[in-house]
Amino acid sequence: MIKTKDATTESLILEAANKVFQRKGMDGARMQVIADEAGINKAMLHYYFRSKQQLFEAVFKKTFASFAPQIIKILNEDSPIEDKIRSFTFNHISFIIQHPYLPNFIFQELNRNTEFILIIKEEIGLPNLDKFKKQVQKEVEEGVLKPIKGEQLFINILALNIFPFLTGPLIKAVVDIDDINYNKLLEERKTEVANFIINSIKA
Amino acid sequence: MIKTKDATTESLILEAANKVFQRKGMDGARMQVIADEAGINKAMLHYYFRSKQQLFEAVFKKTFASFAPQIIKILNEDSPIEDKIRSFTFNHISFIIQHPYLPNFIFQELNRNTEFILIIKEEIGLPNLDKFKKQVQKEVEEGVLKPIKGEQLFINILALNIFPFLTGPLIKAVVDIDDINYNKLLEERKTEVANFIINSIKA
DNA sequence: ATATTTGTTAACCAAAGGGTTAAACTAAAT
DNA sequence: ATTTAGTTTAACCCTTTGGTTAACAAATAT
Repeated sequence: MIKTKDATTESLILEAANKVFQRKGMDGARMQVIADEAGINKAMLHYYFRSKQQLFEAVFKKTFASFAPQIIKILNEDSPIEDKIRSFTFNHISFIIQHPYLPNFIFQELNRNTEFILIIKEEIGLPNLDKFKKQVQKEVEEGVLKPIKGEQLFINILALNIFPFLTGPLIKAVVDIDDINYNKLLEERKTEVANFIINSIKA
Repeated sequence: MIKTKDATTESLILEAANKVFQRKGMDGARMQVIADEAGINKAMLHYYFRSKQQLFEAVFKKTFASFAPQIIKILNEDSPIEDKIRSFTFNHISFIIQHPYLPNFIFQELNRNTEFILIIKEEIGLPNLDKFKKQVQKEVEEGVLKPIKGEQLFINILALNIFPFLTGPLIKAVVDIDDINYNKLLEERKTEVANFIINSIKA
């Protein structure tokens, strides 16, 4: 990592908090640890963000905002489903490879605090599936795709992209490979997943 | 010590702890809450399980042991891959529908404490992929299946089965459906997922 | 230059939470 | 009836932890 000389205290805190929250979760994170990680006094956390809860929400929203547009993008492009899936899975998996803790962080906390999704919904906005669903339906009717519901296809795409990152330790243990080979497996998935999906749905 | 003598208190604790740990995770769970849930004194938790850590491990191991055999089964049957996938996805998804908090619990804690998987490995045992991989390779060579690696197929199967349960709140919000319709969607997946996979890999 | 606002620190506080203890209760064994 | 071993409870302990305060420094305005 490159140190930004003009790093403000606030951004130092956000970076540190992000690091700690992603690894430990809301409950496991300690304010002192975040302060240490940022190299500042613990009171500063409360000076900039009144409470742990508010600091957490700031981090979470920022994190989610970096994640959601990737998903929204696929839904609003005008290319055929097949192209959409290829570019989406490639970009999505590439992105997650660079932020491996992100999916776990997001899902863990969404599960912990279900009202949180409502805040996200109004403050950041969630992807809208309508266009994607219509497009799938149209291509099914045209005979380009085998029958499948847009919702199910969407879930399948996300599942295949994200799942291996949520379960790294377990998969590594079961498949019995080291980090290097696991990363190779993930690299492969950038194209493998698209092939898998398209094989399945192409008429 | 005879187990059957007074299983009530111990099993009350385990049940209560299971409930609380699954919803709150290790860090979020409170011993007092577990005690209240079990309707007993907090000191009893320490009397039966010395510490929170040990109580947690007892619960986790028990939970994992109820989960792993489902996965191990698929790998050691002798039926063709296609049959195996159909019966596995159906049973697996049916099982998870009845234990919806289970996947989140397991993955959350495996991610929190990576050494834990080693304990599991030696005390309960993990599924072995070798047989499954060989079978996939054989069917690919015979031209029954399109080329795919056993590891990737295995990951895909688990991903499609488990993912919707890990991300319920988010998916519900994005797809914009209520619980009843989400459950219908999950029901559909008992057969949909197998079709999706088999469409993809069948030569 | 001086006042005022903003940023930072060390020391402190109260509550929470995991864990302990000693006494009391129960039921079986002697 | 008394002992004994196992079980249960209320009260307590002590460390951790989120949060506060008051004094101090640095920057900004007057």
